[in-house]
Amino acid sequence: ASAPTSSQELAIPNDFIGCIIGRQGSKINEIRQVSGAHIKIASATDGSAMRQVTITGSPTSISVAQYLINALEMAKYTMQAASSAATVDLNMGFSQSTPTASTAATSMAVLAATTPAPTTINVHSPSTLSAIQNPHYAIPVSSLLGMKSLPVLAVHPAAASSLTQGLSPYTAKMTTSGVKKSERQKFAPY
DNA sequence: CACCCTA
Repeated sequence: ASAPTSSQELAIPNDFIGCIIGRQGSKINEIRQVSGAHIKIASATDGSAMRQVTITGSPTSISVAQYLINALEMAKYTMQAASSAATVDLNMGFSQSTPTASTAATSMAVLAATTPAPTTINVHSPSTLSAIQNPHYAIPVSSLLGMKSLPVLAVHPAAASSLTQGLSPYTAKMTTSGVKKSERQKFAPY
């Protein structure tokens, strides 16, 4: 108990758990490594189409893990919304959640870009840790749900400018229709 | 579209 670890549990629908785990667990393992948190996904809950996910680690690790999971979840949610956009249109506020999703996905790339090694994300890299575990901002879980802009973006103005370039084609394509297949791969770079 | 990992 030398490390200030805590734990957080959240329920993920069965439809989303596949996206979060990824093929052969590639995505969840990536999340485990980049967040430094222990993530346990229980077997399918009988009766409720939910998988119990337990995240254990430092508060920061938990925040990062939850952020990544939320980003993937939101990406899938946006995709499903686009499928049934003919019925629900954008009145549910997806016009706001959509750019947030792209920001979240790109933030992962920012975290990855912070590491010197392009192949695998090294959690023990000092540069990565200083970026994630900066004591100046403790990421409250509540802000993750309301994700407006990630503090990381404020710390990396250069990265933010490159983000703007990457977001431009997104905004251009978000014309209520025509959002179907190729876009979702950009949402899930893992 | 599904992806099923690790304790």
